[in-house]
Amino acid sequence: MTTSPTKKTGNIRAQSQHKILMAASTEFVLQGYKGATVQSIADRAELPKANILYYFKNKENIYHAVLENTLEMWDKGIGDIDPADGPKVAIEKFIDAKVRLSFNYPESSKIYAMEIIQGAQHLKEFARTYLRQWVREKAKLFQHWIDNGEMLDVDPVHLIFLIWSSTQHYADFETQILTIMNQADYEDDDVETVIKFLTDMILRGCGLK
Amino acid sequence: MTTSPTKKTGNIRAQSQHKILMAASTEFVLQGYKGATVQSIADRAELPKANILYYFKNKENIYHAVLENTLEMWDKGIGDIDPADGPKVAIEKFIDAKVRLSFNYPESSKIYAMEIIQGAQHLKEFARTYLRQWVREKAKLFQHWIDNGEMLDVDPVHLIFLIWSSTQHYADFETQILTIMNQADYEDDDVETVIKFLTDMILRGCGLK
DNA sequence: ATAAAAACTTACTATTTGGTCAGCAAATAT
DNA sequence: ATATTTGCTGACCAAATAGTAAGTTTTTAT
Repeated sequence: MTTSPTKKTGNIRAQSQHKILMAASTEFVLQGYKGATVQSIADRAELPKANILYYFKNKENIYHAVLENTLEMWDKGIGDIDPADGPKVAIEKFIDAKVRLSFNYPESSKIYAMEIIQGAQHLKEFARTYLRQWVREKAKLFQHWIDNGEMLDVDPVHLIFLIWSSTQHYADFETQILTIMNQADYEDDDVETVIKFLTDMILRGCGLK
Repeated sequence: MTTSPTKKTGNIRAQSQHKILMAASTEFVLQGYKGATVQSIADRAELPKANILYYFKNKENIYHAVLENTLEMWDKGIGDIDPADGPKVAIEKFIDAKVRLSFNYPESSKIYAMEIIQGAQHLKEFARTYLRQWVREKAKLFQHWIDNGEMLDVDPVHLIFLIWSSTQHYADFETQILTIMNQADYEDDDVETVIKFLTDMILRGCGLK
């Protein structure tokens, strides 16, 4: 009972911070930034309020940390589009990754969505630099394929918006979708159904089917 | 200088209430429900705070009124799908209406989106009854067309989700889209471009082009 | 002109909330 | 063993906020 297989120090810190960020994410989604109170985060994390403020100087810092998690998720989950794949496989992979991200981390998607809806106060910089760059790069790739006659002449930027919106919808509007479909939760099949539906529709839309 | 062409009574009331609801919509979008204070709504409406609470008993009532406006908009703007139109024209009209709604009343779309993201506390009933009914009805219509061989066999419910998500995206993610496209505001052309893009893509996706 | 109703305002209050602080407890290093 | 760092906590406070109460002014009806 001496040695534990986990790391030695900074462990409590890491665990507590993780617990807090999980609780905070949920609270921010359910109540919004202002509506989520430090106390409510503490209650959900099952820690005293003062303990929350011991690990994070203030509420805004918690929110920043949550946002960073979200962006990291986005970045990792989306992967990169491989030019060698060609348009069909590239779009297939892109949709697949995005749908799975939405179903696996709906809270991240929701927090991101709320932030953008409210004017992207904390993400202006991210959008202006990273995101704009990303879109331009990928759009150029699609444009090459279009010029090569490998796919129909559709606006690449709007194509990216279409894929983003249609995939994220299943995370952000989860509640509405489940209500309409009269389900309590998503099932494993749903992910595959959505991937197939969106892939088929969009590939045909691009003249790739 | 005696008679004014406007209605006689209840005019001040109507005007003030309208001013308040406009201001409140903006505040709710920018700050969320909890973040929007009665004072901030008052400031934006250029009325004293107590005047706001004279017309609306409390903050929640303001929010309810804003939500009702939003739902009314949705209902009117979307119109109805005419079975006589056939799938092609029906989808064209549907997309057209939805995109114009998004560009003309982005705030309504945003408030609706935030409400759903946060769990649809105030819209559960609306979704369970009206919306579910609406989707089933329209889905049945599409299914008829599919069974008749008038369009490809795509899941009608997911098709509706696709149209909703892709069109609303231009309202809800306005900030992000404008940043990426490096524009300050949408222009008239943008609406037409989006309508054409989405109509083309989705019609092709349904085998209607 | 006058009465009644609607519109508006000022001052106040109870509660909530983010954040601090001073001290205690446990873990870790020497 | 002892010192030091890290983790933890209860009590407290100033500011913000939703809502009220009690009045005044303006508009409308008669």
